[in-house]
Amino acid sequence: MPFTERSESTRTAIVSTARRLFADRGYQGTTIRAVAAEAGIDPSMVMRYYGNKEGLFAAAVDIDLGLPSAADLPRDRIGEAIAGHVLRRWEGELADELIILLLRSACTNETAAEQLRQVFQRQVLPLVREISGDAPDADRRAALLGTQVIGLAMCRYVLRLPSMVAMDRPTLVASLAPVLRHYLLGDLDRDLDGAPRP
Amino acid sequence: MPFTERSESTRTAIVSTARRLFADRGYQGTTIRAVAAEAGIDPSMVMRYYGNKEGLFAAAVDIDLGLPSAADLPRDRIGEAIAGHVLRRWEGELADELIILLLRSACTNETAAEQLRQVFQRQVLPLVREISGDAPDADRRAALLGTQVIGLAMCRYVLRLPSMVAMDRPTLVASLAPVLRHYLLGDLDRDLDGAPRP
DNA sequence: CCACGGTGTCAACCAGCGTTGGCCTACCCT
DNA sequence: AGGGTAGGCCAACGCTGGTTGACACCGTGG
Repeated sequence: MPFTERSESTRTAIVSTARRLFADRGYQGTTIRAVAAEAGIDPSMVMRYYGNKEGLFAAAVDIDLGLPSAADLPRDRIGEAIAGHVLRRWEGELADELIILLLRSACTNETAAEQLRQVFQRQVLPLVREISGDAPDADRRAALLGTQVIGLAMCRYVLRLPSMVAMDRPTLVASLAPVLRHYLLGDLDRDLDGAPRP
Repeated sequence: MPFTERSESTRTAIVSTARRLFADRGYQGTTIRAVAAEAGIDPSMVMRYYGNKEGLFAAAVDIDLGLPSAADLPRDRIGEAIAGHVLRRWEGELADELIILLLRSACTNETAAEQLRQVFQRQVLPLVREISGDAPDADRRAALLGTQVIGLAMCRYVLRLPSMVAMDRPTLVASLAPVLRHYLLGDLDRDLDGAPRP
């Protein structure tokens, strides 16, 4: 292997191992020593390349949800589209354990929590604004959508509630789609099953 | 202070401090030394009374959601009732930071995750079964309800998404009630805003 | 060929952690 | 009154983790 490329290869070995361990064990549960050991290199290399543990974490967690733009979403099946995208991103073809890692870590690590807030602010909120046609309650809609999606991730991937793990993907998409659609486009002051509020 | 009561008072001092710190910093982020220091006693007392850190955690996290029975819930406003109960339990009159603590800790601590699964299994699932009249899809309904409620807790109390923190309680109840009602009693294969699925 | 810069290793430091055992002290019981 | 017991504190151990610095290695460029 050429000399100049060796650095790059160990860099990626470190960061990809770090992603896995952070995802498995959270921020505090992951040790630099463990990352180095599993990557087959010395702990001091981690320090050299990433400065400190926070630096490694920041390098490992660089999230792009890869959300489509509003124009590419079928308006009449928007719930299915969002739910499908989300699940593809977590357990399907585009699977990226980074997002779950970030969620896990954000529970006990303020840096991670802030990073997650940024992801929401910069990627989710704009999309919801676009979808809802810059409705004045777009913030509220985005927040509600966030609760449902994050709750799904928590129950299925982090807590692994048996009832949640047992559901297959299509059923999940079908179950969540109406709610997501409701949060995005529905009448928030009306019942979801057709009956108007008293 | 009488001799025999002194023990009890430091016991409760320890465990209540532990609750707060665990809630703030998670399992690994909380140190016995810190608990002892904030409680104004010696770390070794914690060991004497609770054996070890796991024991302290178990003592600190003993959750009773205090869910009402199905008979006491108004069927036509079941969503509002559940949402209201949940929020009262977290930030209202019955506020109990233990639940949030457990949720936070469960992200990185398998013991806590298991405990949370038990809470779901033993307290949430039976109620949902009762409400849904032992419907065959009660598990699915309970799981979906779980995602929404846990997602709410995560976004509002753990991640503190600004859009979520900003909403007042009545608005929150009104926004969530239709979805909760839908998961409990609605037609899961039908859109929430009145339009039947194609 | 040989110095130089970047790659990698080794050993150690230092702080913080959970945990332990010994000790003092204050109370209760006889 | 006095001995036993339980509450409480102190100092220390062993360990692990992040971090550091010195040193060996290897290509490349002069």
